[in-house]
Amino acid sequence: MKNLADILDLEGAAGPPTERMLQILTEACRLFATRGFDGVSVRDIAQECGISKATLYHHFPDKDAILRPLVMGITRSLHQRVLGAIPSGADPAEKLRAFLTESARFFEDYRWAFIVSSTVFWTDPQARQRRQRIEWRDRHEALLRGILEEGVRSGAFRIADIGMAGRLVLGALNWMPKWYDPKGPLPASAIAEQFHGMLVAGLGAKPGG
Amino acid sequence: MKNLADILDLEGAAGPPTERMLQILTEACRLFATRGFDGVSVRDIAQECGISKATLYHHFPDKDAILRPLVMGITRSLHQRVLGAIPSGADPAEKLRAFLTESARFFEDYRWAFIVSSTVFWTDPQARQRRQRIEWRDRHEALLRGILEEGVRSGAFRIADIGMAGRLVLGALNWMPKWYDPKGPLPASAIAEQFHGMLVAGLGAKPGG
DNA sequence: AAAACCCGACCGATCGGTCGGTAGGAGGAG
DNA sequence: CTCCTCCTACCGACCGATCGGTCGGGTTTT
Repeated sequence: MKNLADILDLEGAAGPPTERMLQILTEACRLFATRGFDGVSVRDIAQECGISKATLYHHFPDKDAILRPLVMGITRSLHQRVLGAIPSGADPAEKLRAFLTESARFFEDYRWAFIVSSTVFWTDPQARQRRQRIEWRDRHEALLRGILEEGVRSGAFRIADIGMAGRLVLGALNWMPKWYDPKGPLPASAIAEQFHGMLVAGLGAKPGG
Repeated sequence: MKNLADILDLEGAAGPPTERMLQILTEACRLFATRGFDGVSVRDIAQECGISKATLYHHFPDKDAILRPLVMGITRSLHQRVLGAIPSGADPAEKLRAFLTESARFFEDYRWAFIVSSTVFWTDPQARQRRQRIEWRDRHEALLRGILEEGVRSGAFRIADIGMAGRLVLGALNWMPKWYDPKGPLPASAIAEQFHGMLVAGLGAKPGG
């Protein structure tokens, strides 16, 4: 797990987060990922950090303020990082590979936060910050669709429905947290590499193969 | 939504569930799916059913007893139904199509329960019933792997890693609940059909196409 | 001394769950 | 027919525990 501070979205924060704030966010993130937002009490988080609940509330105004930077930050950072990892001059298949492998690397670096973000997404009662998050997600999906469209135009891909193909790709990717074992033999990026191969070539044996 | 009673797993129940029990399970299922198990109080469920909380506890011993038949029933029924829908004599590609489309139809029939099952799966603290559910899930995954292996043997499929291919297929399928709109233009089975086409043929344009 | 950090104790609200008791239909006895 | 009993479904009120959040005051750092 890389440094969580790199991806947090502190919004109205005055400066960079303190050590204590980072500790709280890190522990809370892990707990939220394994037991869900409602399944974790503020007392649990404080205890895991070795501080009192009152102290936790000295650093964060309320429970939502712990969740927000995680979820918002992940959604934004994933898009920005994947966007930056796609080689501009490459052919579409190569771009798709970069999309998949960089997403996997990001997932590997920030696994807990990634899980929190994807599970909280649709159970979240907060409609206000929801819109902002959906904007980043839409931008991310548009990035993938752009790659696929470019492939269709260049003749590299043959796709009937771009949106459907995008959902296929994202489904395979977003389902990874449910079964991926960080102690397993393959790093996430290698798995994404395999996914890329199967997605582009298909599972069916070609006549010319 | 088909009749929920067809898929419930009542375990030690004396007879078929009463109307009231079905109502409670149906309303609870919808609430669990939209707000999560911990996000729904027993009072919420009772109110949605137009009864008092005490009455709800007359029909169910505790909150877990409402969740259990839903989650266990879905996991078991999905496998049994998909298993029964796969034509024994057909070629592997056709079997894979049946696997995908029947899964989609099941999801369409029992959408809320399907969502509850997939979200609760890994946040569930109950280890006892967890094992039984995992057995059904493993059986389901083995069914898919069997189809893929048969395809590789017959030469219909060319797959490097069966397990990885299975996760690719299940990922695309299990991610559907997150974006599928029942009021949308396409039924879930048609979407599964498209997925099947893309998965087998691949997104890349063939040389001979 | 000022500011940042920390804590024990407490708050009202809500949680899952229990209690004693009621309304009403079924059924047997007189 | 009436009377009594039993049973199921139902409810208002309540329980201890825990929830998110607050408060006044203590300690440490600058």
